[in-house]
Amino acid sequence: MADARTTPRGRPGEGRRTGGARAARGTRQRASHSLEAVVGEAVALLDEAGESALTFRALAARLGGGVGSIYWYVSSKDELLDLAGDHVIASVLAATEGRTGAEDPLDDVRATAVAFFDAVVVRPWLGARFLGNTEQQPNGMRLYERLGQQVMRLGMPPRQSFEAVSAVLGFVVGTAADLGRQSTAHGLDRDGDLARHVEQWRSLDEREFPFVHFVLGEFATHDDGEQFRAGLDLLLAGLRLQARG
Amino acid sequence: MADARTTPRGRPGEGRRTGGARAARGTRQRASHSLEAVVGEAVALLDEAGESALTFRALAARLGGGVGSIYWYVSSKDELLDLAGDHVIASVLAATEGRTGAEDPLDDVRATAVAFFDAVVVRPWLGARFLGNTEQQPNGMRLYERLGQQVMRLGMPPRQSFEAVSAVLGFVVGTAADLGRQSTAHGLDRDGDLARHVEQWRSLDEREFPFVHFVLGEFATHDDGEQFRAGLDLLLAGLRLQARG
DNA sequence: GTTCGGTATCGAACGACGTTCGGTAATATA
DNA sequence: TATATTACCGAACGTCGTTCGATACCGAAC
Repeated sequence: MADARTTPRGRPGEGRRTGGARAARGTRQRASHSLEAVVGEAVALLDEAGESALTFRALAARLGGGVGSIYWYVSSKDELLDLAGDHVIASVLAATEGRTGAEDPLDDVRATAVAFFDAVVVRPWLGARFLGNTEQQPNGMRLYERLGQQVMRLGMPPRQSFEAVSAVLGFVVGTAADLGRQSTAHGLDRDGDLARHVEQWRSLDEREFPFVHFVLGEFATHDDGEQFRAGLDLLLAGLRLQARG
Repeated sequence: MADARTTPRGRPGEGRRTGGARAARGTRQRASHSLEAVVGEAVALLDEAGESALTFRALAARLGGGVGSIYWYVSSKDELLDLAGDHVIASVLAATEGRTGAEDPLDDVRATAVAFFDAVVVRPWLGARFLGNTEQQPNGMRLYERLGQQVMRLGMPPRQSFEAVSAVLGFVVGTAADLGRQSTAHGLDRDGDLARHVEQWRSLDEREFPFVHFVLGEFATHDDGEQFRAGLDLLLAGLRLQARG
């Protein structure tokens, strides 16, 4: 019934200063923000302490202002998270710009996919949030388009091209979100966490779980990035096969 | 510092009745639950009205009891969601049991993957939650094992087998979570939502977004399930290639 | 039949959260 | 100087997950 995602009430003027020089005359001092400052601090808060740390009160304190002020730039927490996600994607996009143009289109696809994966895997909040939202945000669309342009070079019909890009993007986001949760979920005790996990696997009955024991050694020594790239290569190999056939 | 996921304080006796006959004598009536009832109603609540509808108060009302009682069976909302997820996976596992044994192992992998996808895509709450948690819950492990046993039949070394299963599971969960959000996010206006989405794509500049326009028609008429299966087939094709080489 | 300890339930209360709203200062416009 | 617009502020509201002491139920022990 009620429509989610209402439009914001207002937006700040464009020429606003970021917050440097402000004259405190006689009365209480006021902070001055900007949309970039709000989103930037939100991302910093998320990266430093995880999704649960992003609170309007905490963010306001960081900006040196009041809670209510944030609502002038953003209409809800949902929108703030969207903007934060889009902000990160924009930086990934900018960092990898102009690096396309290898003779093999799939090499370009791989490079973009890996860059995006690396950005998401260290940001659990991004992965969880971006599922299903990728194609609704401006920079998400740019990412989609960039992958698509490389796939177009394979010369497949629209349907197959569409499915290919969706598959790659789904795999990247999904796997990154998957692995991101495990690695940096609650702190930095990656090794201890993994060791405990391995122990749990080892304790499973070998007759009932033959496969788990078959790959136990690999699991204990695996690297998230390698695991991702191996899966991506499987997908790209299938894609190449289809492009030829 | 503080360890997440503490152990529950207590667990109910096994032989408890589900709640049928209870004699109200002179005083106020008391409800009697059971772990299965709690988890079952939680799943029902999630399926009917989405993740935001699962509230301890709403759940208590549904069970005809008080808020505090739920904590006798479950130590936190996080654990409740884990149990709910595991409960659904168990039913998928049961529904597809014994259907393995095709001559082609990859056909078995595909069948299991599709069944799991279908269960997740209609449950946005499951997809978002299961990222990174799949391998930490009993039935998640069973699912992992079942896929693994089929992959083992391909005769690849442990490392490749491990990577293959992780890739397939990552793709399934990721894509399902991805597509699940779009489809049933806020109601049943799937068509209207898609149409609005298509319009948004069409409004993008054709010179800047050639690929988007190239696949616009496919996007407008696409089916989530087909899209998933197409991507899965790409992945499995790559896997077959690797198994042979 | 009374006592007693484990089992199971209850709801008031707490603190944190997202969000709203009336108000106020600063700035631009006239 | 008067007025409108822009930007900001923080108390207050309602909801949420969670805690806690109180209370009932029950079979076993005495």
